[in-house]
Order: sequence, then C-alpha cells, then structure tokens
Amino acid sequence: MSPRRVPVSRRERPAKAALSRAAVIAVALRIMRDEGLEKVTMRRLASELDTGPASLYVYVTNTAELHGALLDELLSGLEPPAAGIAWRGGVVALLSQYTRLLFAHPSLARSVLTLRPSGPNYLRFVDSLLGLLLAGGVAARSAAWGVDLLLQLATATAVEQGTRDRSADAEGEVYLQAMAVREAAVAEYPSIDRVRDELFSGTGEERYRFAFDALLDGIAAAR
Amino acid sequence: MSPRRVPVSRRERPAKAALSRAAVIAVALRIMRDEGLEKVTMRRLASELDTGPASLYVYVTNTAELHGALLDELLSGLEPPAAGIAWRGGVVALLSQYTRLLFAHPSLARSVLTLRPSGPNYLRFVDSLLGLLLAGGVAARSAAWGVDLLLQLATATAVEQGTRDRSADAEGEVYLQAMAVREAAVAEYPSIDRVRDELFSGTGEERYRFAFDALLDGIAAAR
DNA sequence: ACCTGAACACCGTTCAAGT
DNA sequence: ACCTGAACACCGTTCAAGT
Repeated sequence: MSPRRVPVSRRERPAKAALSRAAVIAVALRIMRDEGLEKVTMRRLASELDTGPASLYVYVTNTAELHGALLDELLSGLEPPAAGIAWRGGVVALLSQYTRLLFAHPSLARSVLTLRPSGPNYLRFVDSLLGLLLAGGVAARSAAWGVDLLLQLATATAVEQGTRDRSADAEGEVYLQAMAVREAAVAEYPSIDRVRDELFSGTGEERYRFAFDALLDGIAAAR
Repeated sequence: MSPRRVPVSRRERPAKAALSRAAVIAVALRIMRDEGLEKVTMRRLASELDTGPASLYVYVTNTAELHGALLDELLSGLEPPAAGIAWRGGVVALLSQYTRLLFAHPSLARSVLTLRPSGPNYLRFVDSLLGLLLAGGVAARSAAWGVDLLLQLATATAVEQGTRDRSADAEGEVYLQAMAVREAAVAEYPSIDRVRDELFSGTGEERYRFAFDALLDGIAAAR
C-alpha cells in the first residue's frame, strides 16, 4: 500500500507571484548576477516564475530583447561625471564605468554587440558622452560617429577579456596562441619577431588605456 | 511476409570517405559558405560524414577550435599588398580584405572575437600588418598593441553590421532605436538633440572609414 | 588503440487548445 | 482576451562499451 499523499497546503507554498514584465526582468537580473547570463534561459526563468516558457513571450519579445532590458537595468546605476570635470576626464569616467559593468557580464557584452539598445538609461548614457565630446570642441559628426566607436571599443573589449578570463577552454587558446607566436619562425614571420615581446606586454588596463587614448585622439583630430 | 530486404550493393552508396581533420574542415567550409556558420553544428557535420557526433572529437577539440580552423582557412585567400605600396595603403588593403571576409560570415566574426587565433595564415596576416606599421615608422609597442586594436575594430564591425543586415529581428531593433532616438525629448537628451541627424548619417562604408582613420591616426601618434 | 551509440542535460520559439 | 501544455526542431559534449 502506498501511503496516502497528503496535499501540500496552500500556505506552505509561497503564493505564485503575478507575472509581469517587471517580475521577469527582476528574476533575470538575479540569475545573471548570481550565476551569469548563460543561466538566464527562457526555461529557467519560467520555472522560477512557476509557469511554462511560452508564458514569458507575453512580456518579452525574445531573448535579444530581454538582454537589452537587462543592459538598461545595469545602466541605471551609472554615476554621472562630476559637474565641472574636464571633458576628457568625464568621458574616461563614464566609459570606464560602462566597461566595468560589462566586464562583470561578458556574455551580456556579447549580446550587446549585436543589439541596438534603445532603453532610457542607454540613451541618457549616450547623451552624456555626446555632451562631453561636444563640450570638448569635437565636431558634431565626429562626436556622433565617435560615440558609436568608443562604445564599440568598450563592448568588444569586454567580450574579449571577459570571456577569456572565465573559460578554461579559452585559457588553452591563449596558451596556444602564445606558443604559436613565440615559436613563429623568424624567417617566416619577421615582423612578429621584431616586436615579439611587445605583443604580450602590458596589463589589460594599460592596453585598454592605450586603445582608448588612441581612439579619442583620433576622433578629436578627425577632419 | 515482409519482402526480403535486398542489401544495397557497395557500389550504389558512395564509399564512406575516411574521416580526417581535413575532411571535417572541408565539409564545415562548404556548409558555412552555402548555409552560414549557424548550420555548421557537430551533429550536422557528423551526419554529412556518415558518423555520430562523438567521432568528430577525435579531430577537433570543440566548436571554438573548429571555428578557429575555419577562420584560418578563409585567411588563406588573402592577397598580400602590392610590393612598394605606401604603408597606409597596404594596411587599408589588408584590413579591408579581412573585414570583407568576416562581413560574409558574421557569426564567424562573433566567434573570432572570443578566440585567440593561432593558425599559420592568421600569423602571416598579423605579420604583414605589423610589417606595414613598422615600415611607417610606428613605434614597436604602438605597432604591436595597435594591430590588436585594428583587428578588434574590424572584427567587431563585422559582428555589428553583419548580424544586423541578416536578421529580421535585428531590423526591428534598428527601427526601435531609431524611433527612440528621434523621439528622445529635447529636454531630457539635449546632446542627442544637437547631433540627431549625424547619429544616422553616413553609409556603413563611410563610418568604417572614419573609424579606421581615427584609430590609425591615434595609433601612429601614440606617445 | 581507435571509434562511436546512446545518453545527459539542455536550448528558443510556436501554436492549438484551453479558461 | 489572455494564457500555456505540449510539441517542434534542435543543440554540445561525455563516456562506457564496443571492435
């Protein structure tokens, strides 16, 4: 005889929270912070919200759109640069916050690269960057195109560095590439040979700073 | 009574080609060219090669490593810049070939961004770029770090543009962002308002050229 | 030693059929 | 009108058990 199954009383299970876009995004944010974006799947979200994956499509268009919402959520925490700060210092301050944000969520960075974010916090962020460039005397077109470029640099850097830091496979690749470069025959790759050491020199921070300065100089000087 | 099953003669089925790394990569290349990298899955590859997916792991480490091999295969077709060409023209010529290659395979570009390619053709490509920069009088460190940056720009651009051109979803996003920017309240986003038109101006080609020039100027001028 | 069937542990998205 | 069970059409990778 199987024991009589005692039904779980309504009280023991927390009341099923009402579904809403806000609820979906809140759960997604929590999972992303605790376990990474990889774990933020429609199925996982649905099961945490006590429903089936199909139900989520009432509140989000698809995975890409959800990722856009997560980005905007993260950007709500950006500190505006101090009033009166020099324009270049302001750009550095803003962009490095953005980069740090994405470094913490490299797979979100991957998504962002193929997204056209359009949330209010993203627009505010772009507006601040534009304002600083314009205040620095950068021409309207250079400022507009340059902001795109600076954001692309920051995002791509987060994708590159972030993913590599986290995955064991990627470490194997770094190792392989380093070996390949170090062993590259002098005769076949003479230029690699000439700058061999510089190819691996510098910290991530130094290289990012170099990249940022080069790009900003180029943008500011654009005819 | 079920009809006697006549065994297919060996002649009627093409002899099962011997598995090898070269065979795997050849099939992968064909599928990528004809149907896009998305279709190059271990399962699809295995079925085309008349085996199970597990067997492929004898010849490739994993999907990322396979993508690296595909990149190197594509790079074998790069034309070296004409001898005696000015260094900057050479860099343009090489990088635009690379960019064009990745534009045709945007999802490969996505993979490349998280890869450390180390194939012979990639090394040769990097070596040529380095040689041109050094010939142009760029300092060793700026050349080494700059090559990384130029490749990142080209790859990230291919990811952004490529993916967007191809997907219907992405078009929706572009539209959404354009709407958001056009409707951005003047009071809330004053700088966006000031350069509104420039945010959408220019062809992809013009913007890429701007990006490339800005970056190369910045690298060449780096202290 | 080399190879692989079958399994493990998942995915995103759609749509007919509920309530 | 709003919601969702179930299905569709897949994934990459591992490993025990072959030959």
